[in-house]
Amino acid sequence: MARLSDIIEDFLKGLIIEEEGTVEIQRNELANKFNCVPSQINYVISTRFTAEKGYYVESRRGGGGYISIKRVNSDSAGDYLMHIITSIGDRISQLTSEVFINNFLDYNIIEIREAMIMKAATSDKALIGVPADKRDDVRAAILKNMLMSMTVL
Amino acid sequence: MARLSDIIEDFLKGLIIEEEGTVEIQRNELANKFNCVPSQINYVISTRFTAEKGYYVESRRGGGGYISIKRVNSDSAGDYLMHIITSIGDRISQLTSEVFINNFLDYNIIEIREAMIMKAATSDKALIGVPADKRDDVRAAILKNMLMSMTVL
DNA sequence: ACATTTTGACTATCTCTGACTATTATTATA
DNA sequence: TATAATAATAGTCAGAGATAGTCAAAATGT
Repeated sequence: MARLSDIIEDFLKGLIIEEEGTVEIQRNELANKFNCVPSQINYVISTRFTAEKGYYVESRRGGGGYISIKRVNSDSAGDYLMHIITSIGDRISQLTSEVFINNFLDYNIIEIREAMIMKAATSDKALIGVPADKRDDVRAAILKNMLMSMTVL
Repeated sequence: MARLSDIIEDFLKGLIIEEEGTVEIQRNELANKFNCVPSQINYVISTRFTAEKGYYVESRRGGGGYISIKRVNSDSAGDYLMHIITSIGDRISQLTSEVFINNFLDYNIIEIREAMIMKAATSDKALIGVPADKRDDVRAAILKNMLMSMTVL
């Protein structure tokens, strides 16, 4: 466990926990802190903070450049979503659905545009072609499906 | 750390919101305010206020010269969407729907997460509760509804 | 032996700067 | 008044500076 990469990994994960899910660093600065070449930071990120492991990485070069790492699933947001998904029964009304969606917005799990899409997809207007007695069933399925897609990214 | 360009960008966007869609500045004055060379203003404008991002820029040199930036209510995207919406018939298969959604992604009209939500909402999996012979009708209605919601924001 | 980690040379991208150019308005002059 | 000179702006572009990315070789670990 004396590997530098592991140490850097732990350091970043610690920051991510502190910052509640996200961290932004400067590659050179971090390399300097750990006395290694900058490209080692890339190595750590590409081996430890992959999408499969639930991280989303963004970066920018040039003056004021940065690397940001976000923890996407597994934890908080993903767990919360999975919890919600299982708590949604087999049927849901348009109103209840909107309440849920507004909650996701409040919890910063989705963006405003994403919320609008979800509401549009689960509105009675969109489901007009579904027999009224089946509508809430279909709505629940659509909502759950959309939420499931959010647990991945 | 925060790039000057970003700071100037935010400043201008703030003004645009205040002034409800348009702002007029003098290049030298603004450069002076942010302690940079005037050409940096051009840099900010050419990288952040492009037509693709929904802005229309006009300017004039000479005494009393100015640069004006207008938020051109991304009607281009909105128009394109409306056009697509009307071109979608009353029925659409999951595959065709995905092709459309991928196109929106390519045209930068929606984000990757938004695309995922849309695909989830229009998948056969989500519409399992809809009688097979009605499924493509419902899918078309849902897709159109989601797209409509994108035209306003 | 094979896999993983570390390193560094080279590349790519973004930002900032300044010298030079272009355009428009104003003032002076014929 | 028409024209020329001057002042006041904005535009362009290439180079310098500041970061981050890539990839393969060397080192190290198992």
